[in-house]
Amino acid sequence: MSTSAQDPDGAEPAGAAPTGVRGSASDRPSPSLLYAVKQVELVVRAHLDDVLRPSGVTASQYTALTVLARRDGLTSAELARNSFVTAQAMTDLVSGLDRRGLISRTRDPAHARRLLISLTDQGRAFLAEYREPVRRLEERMLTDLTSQERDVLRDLLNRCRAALATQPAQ
Amino acid sequence: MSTSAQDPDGAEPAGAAPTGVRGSASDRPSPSLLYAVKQVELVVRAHLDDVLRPSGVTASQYTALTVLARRDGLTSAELARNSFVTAQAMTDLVSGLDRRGLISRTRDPAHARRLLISLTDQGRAFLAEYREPVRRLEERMLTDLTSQERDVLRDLLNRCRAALATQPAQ
DNA sequence: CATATCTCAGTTTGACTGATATAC
DNA sequence: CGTATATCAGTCCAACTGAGATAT
Repeated sequence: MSTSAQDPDGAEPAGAAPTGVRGSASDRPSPSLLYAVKQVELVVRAHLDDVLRPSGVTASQYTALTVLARRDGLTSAELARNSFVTAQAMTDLVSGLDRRGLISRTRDPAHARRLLISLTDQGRAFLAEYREPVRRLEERMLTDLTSQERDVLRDLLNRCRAALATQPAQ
Repeated sequence: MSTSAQDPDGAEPAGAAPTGVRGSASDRPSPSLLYAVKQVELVVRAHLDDVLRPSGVTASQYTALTVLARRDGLTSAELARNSFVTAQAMTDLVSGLDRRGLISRTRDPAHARRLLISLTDQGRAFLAEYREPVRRLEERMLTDLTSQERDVLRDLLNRCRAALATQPAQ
């Protein structure tokens, strides 16, 4: 889909109780932070899809590539756990990247069952090509945030993720 | 999938440069904030799926219900725009909720073409049933955040969303 | 044997595009 | 007529489950 169709009458107005200034703290069910995160991710993904569409690489595949750019030589199963999808789903995703020549898989010398995934030169070229458009997208998201606020946001998100990653639901 | 399979050797350690303390600011590509948002949303959704699985309601459907709880009488098209999906996709999602009796659709008296969506008593009961488990999930995510930090996070996320919602990509 | 990885096969879900009817 | 809504139909992709081979 395109991101050009925006609802000016959004269901969650940006100005709604941003800093908890309203009266008794339980006026009515406050828009949850789970929802706020989801909304930002939704709009980011829609934009990222727009950016990546001509390439045929999905947002999930692109994300996997950026992870590999930072930590080369992961297995598909490791990538899967990190992305909260099944190993099979990640196998499919990675196969697509392999078919496009963006990654290569080589046997782990120490563990003949493991296939270590690496970016190919083509994969690195792909990331280089999209680094700037993606950086612009991030910059747009952060337009109104100061440098300090960006650091704070990163820190808070990391702490949220860490808290949820520690344990299963109950 | 279950959230119980966690990778202790995550691709993006929570402690990685949280506040930009490292040297020259361009050591190597810093983990993008787009990625940080995505990661939190991924783990939230995995947990939310676990919570909702027994009910047969998907996380997206649940989100639509919570939106309706705050703003009753939206049309499917309005919900779609707000969720960055096509009208057809939202029709499918909403049909599911209708089949389960969680929402009802009535003609807009002023626009015979529009179907206004409302929560049924059953829909409200459903939300009531899951309010507490979902609240616990959010609480777990925010365990390490002070009340002030939670407000800051909400504010920053809202500003990110607002910045991205203003314009299409180019 | 227990565990982990990878992969094949089949299925399902959820989103998409396209087309159509209708209302404003 | 142009725009918006709803919905039917078909397609496609990305995820799932299940089963099995193989390595540690």
